[in-house]
Amino acid sequence: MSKVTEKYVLPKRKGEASRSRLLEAAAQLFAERGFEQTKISDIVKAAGVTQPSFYLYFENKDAIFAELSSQMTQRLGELMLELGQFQTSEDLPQKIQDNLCAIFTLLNQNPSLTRIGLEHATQAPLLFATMEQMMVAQLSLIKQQLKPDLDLELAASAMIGMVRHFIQTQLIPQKRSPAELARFCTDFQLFGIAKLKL
Amino acid sequence: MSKVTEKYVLPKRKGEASRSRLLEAAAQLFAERGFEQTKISDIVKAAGVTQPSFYLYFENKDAIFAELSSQMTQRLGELMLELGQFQTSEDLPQKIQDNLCAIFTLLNQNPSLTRIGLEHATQAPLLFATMEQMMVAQLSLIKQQLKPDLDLELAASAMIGMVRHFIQTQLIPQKRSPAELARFCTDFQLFGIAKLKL
Amino acid sequence: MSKVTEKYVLPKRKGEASRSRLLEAAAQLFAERGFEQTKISDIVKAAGVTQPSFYLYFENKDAIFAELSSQMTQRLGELMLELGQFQTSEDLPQKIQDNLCAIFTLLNQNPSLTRIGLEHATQAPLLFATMEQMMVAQLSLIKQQLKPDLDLELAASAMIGMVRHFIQTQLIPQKRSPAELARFCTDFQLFGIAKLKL
Amino acid sequence: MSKVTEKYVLPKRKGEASRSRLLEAAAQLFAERGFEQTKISDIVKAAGVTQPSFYLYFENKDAIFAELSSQMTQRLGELMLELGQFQTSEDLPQKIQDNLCAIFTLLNQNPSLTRIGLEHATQAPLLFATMEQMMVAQLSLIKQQLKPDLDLELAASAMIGMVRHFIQTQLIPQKRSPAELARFCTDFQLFGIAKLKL
DNA sequence: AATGAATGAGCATTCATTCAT
DNA sequence: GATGAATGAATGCTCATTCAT
Repeated sequence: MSKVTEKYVLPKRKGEASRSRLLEAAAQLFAERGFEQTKISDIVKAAGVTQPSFYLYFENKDAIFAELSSQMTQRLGELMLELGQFQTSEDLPQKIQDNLCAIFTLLNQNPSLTRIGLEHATQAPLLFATMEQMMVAQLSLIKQQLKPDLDLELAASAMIGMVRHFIQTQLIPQKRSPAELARFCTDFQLFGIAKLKL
Repeated sequence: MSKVTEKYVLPKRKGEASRSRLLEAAAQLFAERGFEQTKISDIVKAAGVTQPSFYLYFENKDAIFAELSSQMTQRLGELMLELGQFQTSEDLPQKIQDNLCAIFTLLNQNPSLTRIGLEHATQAPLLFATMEQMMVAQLSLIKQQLKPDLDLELAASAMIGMVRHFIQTQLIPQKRSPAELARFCTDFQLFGIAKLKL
Repeated sequence: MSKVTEKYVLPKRKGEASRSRLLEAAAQLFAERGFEQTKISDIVKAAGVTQPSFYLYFENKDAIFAELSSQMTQRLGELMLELGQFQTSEDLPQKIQDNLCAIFTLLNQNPSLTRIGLEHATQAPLLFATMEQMMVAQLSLIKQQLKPDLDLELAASAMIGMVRHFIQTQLIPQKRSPAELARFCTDFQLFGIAKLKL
Repeated sequence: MSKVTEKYVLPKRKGEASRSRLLEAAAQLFAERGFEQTKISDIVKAAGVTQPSFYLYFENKDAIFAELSSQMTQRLGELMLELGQFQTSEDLPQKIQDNLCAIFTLLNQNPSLTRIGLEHATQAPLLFATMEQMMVAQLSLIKQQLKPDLDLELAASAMIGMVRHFIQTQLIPQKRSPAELARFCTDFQLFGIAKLKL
């Protein structure tokens, strides 16, 4: 029945479109309300499809949540690998700031996904733990530029905590820009808030 | 029949005991699993009472959760008032460290309550926001001892984030003691991690 | 331990007082809300006794309701026997009116009991049926003073229906007095509302 | 594929059928036992569907009861409007009789609905009150054909009470036909039961 | 005579998930 | 690819009733 003159159909099949709409709707709802409070019926309503259609694309509620959770986590993981490692020779503060800025920028791109991954996902604590370990490794590399008696583990943990809190209270509510946050973080971490070092 | 020497029994009636057991059981379960995942049937099973008994002591599931949430929040609020305000004349670092130590110590007393209040309670974000405002006020008082261009809001936020993360990842898992954490926090916040300020 | 000087106790034992208070409270609540909507906890609260005390005086919820239901039904039955039967010789309209007035007066004495017996009691339909049968018997006695083709059963039913509705909508809300209602009923039943019989 | 000659199938989808069965089952059960005594589990059992299916069609127990209550009330209200008003010129007794017959006939069509609306619905008293007011208005129009000292309010109340009682004790148990009841009512109301007016 | 405490049995409602079409 | 209809399995909560004191 389709004639040649008919506009050659969307590259994304109709099914793909439905799947995307479901993901989008779910992302927003999960971010706003969390996993338990989000009902499948809400998701499909927001996506404009019927309930059984949901199961055409996702095995169950867990599956779609897992897919969303991992989206962000994965990108973040990739980014962290890209960022490479500190080198003694480099301009340390600038490097740290650049890295943080890249991370904040990434997370800023999809706030819903960020909230899901960092606030609601069960593996969030694991993610932070992993990041802390990476951070410890990084700090070890530049140990001689740090205070001699510094507890690296606590330092890493403190930095992650700070960043995490900034994401939730500054970045997601769009109060501050990635660059601004990155700059502040770097300075705070390296030199603290006191006027003079006595 | 009762002899003078007999230790006068606990005035706690049997009902009070049941209520306490319910609170304890609920605290642990809410802390471990969160609100939705904790079923009343679990709570009463853990407390060793029947389901209708629950409703003898609490209006509903929300009520017992609210009671637990506020227990910690309230104590924390009271403590913060007690701690008073920074004074220019004092030994600043010591004062900060003492305050933090008091807070960590309090939260360390009942980990379940702490988790509920800080991780699961809906008002947790509000609590942190309030703490940030108090912190901004404190910092203003000692502004001349801080870096001239310091963004007080971000500084407060960073400090709260750090403390919050320490509570979850160091204090509750009993990895570090309140004193240790307080000392580290103080030093980190005031002077950062870099060896020298160039 | 009780001394002679002690005031010799209330003629009604304390227990009797509690029982009465329970009956009173129950009467009012049953009348207002009906059987199902009235909780034992409401009754005891209104009566100022504890829940187990209720079971000291009544076997269960059904029992107290039955007692209240029968109170009114019984008195009504006794009255109807007293009123005796129509006699041809008497002044018929006056006799009917007197009887009705006696009934309305009795029911007017305890509105709660009346409502329970007539609106909420399960046997209410039976009560009305019995009254209808008695009424048919009465009417038979004065058959020659009635229209020749009158359907006695329907006539009795109509009269009971009228009386019943008056009790609910006029007597209990205290809109009209027993005497007024009795007079109207009599006239209406005997002669209808039309100006002339053509 | 469908041929023109094929009778175009009932537009009633399967869901509509379930909904109807639920309504029917509920109507009967509510009529027999009243609201409280009727459990959703009874309704669905009688309708041959599962419990969650109930909530596919009705928000809750109240909703289905309200729907049933209003069905009858609404039809009755419409009928009463249709019946129009008494006119002096008409054959009054006949007109009254016709109107009553129409009402009895309507109510006779669905006894369950009638019982629900008149016996169990909370608004039943209101319904009767409304009908009484309408009746007072009607009687006012033909005042000159009535006894001069007639209390219109009581007369209307008496008539409604009679009709109401007939519905419950004669019509619903199918003891008398609508026509029979209408005829009796008319005669009774207009002229009473006495042989002669003295 | 009275009560603090407790409970068995039940009920309305919800939600993720599936089947037949 | 899509859907109208249906459901198994819970879950929070209520209420009449009883036990031990």
